[in-house]
Amino acid sequence: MDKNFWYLKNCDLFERLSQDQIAQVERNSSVRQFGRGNLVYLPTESSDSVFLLLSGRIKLYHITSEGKQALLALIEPGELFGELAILGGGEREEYAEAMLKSTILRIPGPIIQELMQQHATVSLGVTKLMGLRRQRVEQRLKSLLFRSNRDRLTHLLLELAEKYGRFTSEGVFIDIKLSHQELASIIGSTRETVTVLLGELQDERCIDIQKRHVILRKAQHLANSIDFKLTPALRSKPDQSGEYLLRGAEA
Amino acid sequence: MDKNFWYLKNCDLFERLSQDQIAQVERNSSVRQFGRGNLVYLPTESSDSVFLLLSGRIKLYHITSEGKQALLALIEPGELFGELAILGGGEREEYAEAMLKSTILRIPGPIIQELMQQHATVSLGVTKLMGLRRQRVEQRLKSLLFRSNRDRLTHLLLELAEKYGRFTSEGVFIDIKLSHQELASIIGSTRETVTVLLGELQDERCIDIQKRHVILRKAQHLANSIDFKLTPALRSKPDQSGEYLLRGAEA
DNA sequence: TTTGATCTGTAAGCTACCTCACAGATTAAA
DNA sequence: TTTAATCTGTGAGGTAGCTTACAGATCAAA
Repeated sequence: MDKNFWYLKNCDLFERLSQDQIAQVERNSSVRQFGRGNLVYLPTESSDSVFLLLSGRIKLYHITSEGKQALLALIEPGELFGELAILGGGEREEYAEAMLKSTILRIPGPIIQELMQQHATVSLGVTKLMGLRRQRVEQRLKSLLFRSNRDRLTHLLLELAEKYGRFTSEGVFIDIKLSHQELASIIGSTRETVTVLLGELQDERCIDIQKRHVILRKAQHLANSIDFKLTPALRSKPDQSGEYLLRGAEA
Repeated sequence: MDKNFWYLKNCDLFERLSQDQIAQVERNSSVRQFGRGNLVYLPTESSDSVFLLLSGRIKLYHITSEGKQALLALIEPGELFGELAILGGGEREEYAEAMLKSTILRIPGPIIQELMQQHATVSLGVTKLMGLRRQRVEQRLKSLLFRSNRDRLTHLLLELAEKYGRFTSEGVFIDIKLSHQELASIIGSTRETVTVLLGELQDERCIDIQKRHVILRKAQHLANSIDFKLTPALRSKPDQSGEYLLRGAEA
């Protein structure tokens, strides 16, 4: 098969497709590059395509009326985004911005729709994708309602650990660089508050920060404090090699 | 066709099915009644079925570690719920409780899955359902991040107006009875705060409360204050007859 | 290496909101 | 109709977290 399009095979959603079908997606899709900080799309843009991230990292966010950024999701390679278009949707409602240099495959909505019609597995795959994302958002909603900023931040760090965590001798190293401002925009707080809270967590030896990376020293303890169900992977002792934990890739 | 199963025809998801297919769903499903306050399912229950609400009203909620109720969704007749089961899911994560006397059709997960395999429209329907719910949750997430309780409450009232609103000479009458406690559990606040805020809105002549029903007197004004896009239906003058607005039923 | 830009740390002051406490109003049950 | 249960209204007191303001650190570009 065409070596340029290995990524379609790599994506869960498409791996079961035939050569012909992959070829058809290829023919109608286009690859583009985006530098750090570039916008892939913005709100009010009409949504006639879906995107597949091939490499890099994308953040989806919303800007509130007071100009604050509300971070909705982080997209990793192999994940689909902008999938509202599949529902024949109208306008997009958020910004999609490259956090790193990224390459993206743009797939026209009708192509996906046709595939869904023909291939039950694709259809089911998309449904699962939607369902999982919804579960995730609902999870986040619950973690925001009634909780203090400290607990929200703790919750967030644990989620990040599950997605980007890697064991080291010192604890779970979270392999993604997010500024305090970005963390705040996820939990709905302010930059200053996040700075203070991270300071507190450090004083309590729950976490450690090195070169702007967070390391969880007492993951289990943090999880207990907010009634968070730690995945088995994170429960194990930090005596493993430096292997990455399973990422929560969904697409 | 069997008159007992008119409701399957009434549900968007199934209306396109053939007689045979409907009959098959019938055979494998069961109808049950629930009184006000009864639980349809609870968390940790394994989820092997999907539910279709035939009449009544269901609320889905989560209980936080401190025992507070976080309301996740209100389900109206014709809507599907507990649809996590479709994803072959594990345990349920929330409570489903009847707010009114309700009748419910319980459909085994495998039956739905089979239908999705065979019928592209069902598959697409479920995908849309998931997508719409996700959009709704995301919307709610945005409305919670960074906003004051007053703005959250305003936002909530406008959403309720879109779903349960009916025009009267005095404004948009919201035809659902929710206690202050319930309102609080949706916006993540306390009962007392909601009481006070509703009082303020009344003093400002933005709303009116009669027999524990809210009436929006200045829907447009409220919408402007929080940058909410009012649907055309709610924008029109309150000079119509007492017709219900279109409900946001989705299933 | 210098410069500018973007991050991080800290602190004072203020206010929205939570907690607790109680009283009166409504609704449901007996 | 009486009684019990559940809602609604209000107020005092405390605090988490926002705002504003500034200084030093770290990073990217030239």
